[in-house]
Amino acid sequence: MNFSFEVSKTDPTGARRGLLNTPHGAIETPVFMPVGTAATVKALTQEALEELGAGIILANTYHLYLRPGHELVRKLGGLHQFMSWPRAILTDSGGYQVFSLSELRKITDEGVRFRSHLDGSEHLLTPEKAVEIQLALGSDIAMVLDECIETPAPRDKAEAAVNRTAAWAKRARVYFQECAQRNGDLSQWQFGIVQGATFADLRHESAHQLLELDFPGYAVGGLAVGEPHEVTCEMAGEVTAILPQDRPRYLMGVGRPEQLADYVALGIDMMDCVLPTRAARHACLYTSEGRVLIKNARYASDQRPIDPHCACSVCRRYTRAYLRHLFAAGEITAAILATHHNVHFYLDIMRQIREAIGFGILSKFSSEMHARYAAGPA
RNA sequence: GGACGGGUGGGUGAGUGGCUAAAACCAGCAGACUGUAAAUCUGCCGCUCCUUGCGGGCUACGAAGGUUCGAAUCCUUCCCCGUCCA
Repeated sequence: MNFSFEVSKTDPTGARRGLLNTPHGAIETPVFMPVGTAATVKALTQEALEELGAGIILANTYHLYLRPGHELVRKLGGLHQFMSWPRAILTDSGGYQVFSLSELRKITDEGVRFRSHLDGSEHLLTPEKAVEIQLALGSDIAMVLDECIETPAPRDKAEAAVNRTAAWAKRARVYFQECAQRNGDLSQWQFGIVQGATFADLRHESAHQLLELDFPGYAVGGLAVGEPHEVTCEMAGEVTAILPQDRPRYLMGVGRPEQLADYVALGIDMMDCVLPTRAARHACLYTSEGRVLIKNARYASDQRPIDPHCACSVCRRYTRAYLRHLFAAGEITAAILATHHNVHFYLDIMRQIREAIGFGILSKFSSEMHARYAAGPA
């Protein structure tokens, strides 16, 4: 087996430092995974991602199924080869699109019927189909199809989503293992996803349902979709307390820079979020001193780098005034430079977090981050 | 010299008697963004006053006069700009 996960160190908070081995490289955890939905982290080349030190990125089942199509990707040698990315890839199942494209889909026990946002065509995504697509893509880690709902949500809706997610997880697990037996060794790990909205007992129930299926890793889903940060933490904590120590825990879709350490402190090993890349394209830059909304007039003649304490190639070379100009002019380079910086910033936070765990001082790091972000930019 | 067409808020440009401080877009200013339908979306965008309200006052559709209860809109003169003719 090409996969393994080892926890090497823990922090008094409960944070863990570890190593996730995949067929496409070893990844130090806790890790932040930049999001590359359509087989590209928007505005970054794979060369840039390698330079930034990204060890694993996300891609999306639903989007790649619609375009260019998973069979084409399979034919072209799989997603790694297709996009020329030698490191690890985790594919999300399309479960998030159940939430984000709620007006274009209908859920049944069988699966999710989507009307394509691209051309209006109808597609049925079942738990089995999601497995099949991700096997064709050849990602290192595949997520099961789940039902992600908004928070706050009424209890009966949350309960229904938990049960459907469990039923789908079971089908996905069975189908995945059938494929594994048929094809011999599959170089892919499959993760289950815990749901339960903001109800602690539902979160427990969901976690226990998934544990029966013996996944090599577990995700906490359906959080940071409307509830306050404290509730996100509370729910994540309820789940990590139950999950096995020896398997990676992935908190899906988080978070803000100052929140990352909080999640890690709850025993989370993996996170992903569109925030650094999307905010970058929208002229929001993250720095060690807080957010910089670079389009603001106050930066028009600011000769400083985006972040004076940042070592990224953008901060070493370009000024705030120049970045602001590029955004004002609508130049593509604005998105490229801003994304580069923000991804560097996120990955650097994770380096600092891993280091802090090593020294057993994560909570200090966490409160410093919150203080800086509360203060705002200089 | 003549014939048309036109001059509207920072820009482009709708509006041809009241619902118009004046559409829409751009620019400008500010904000949002958490497993990406997002290089997207939202708010403000004449000046001013306050008891901040679908509030009051003032100024404004080339200029000046006029008609009208009421004018960016109708009339007169003038000034500009464009196209064509001589």
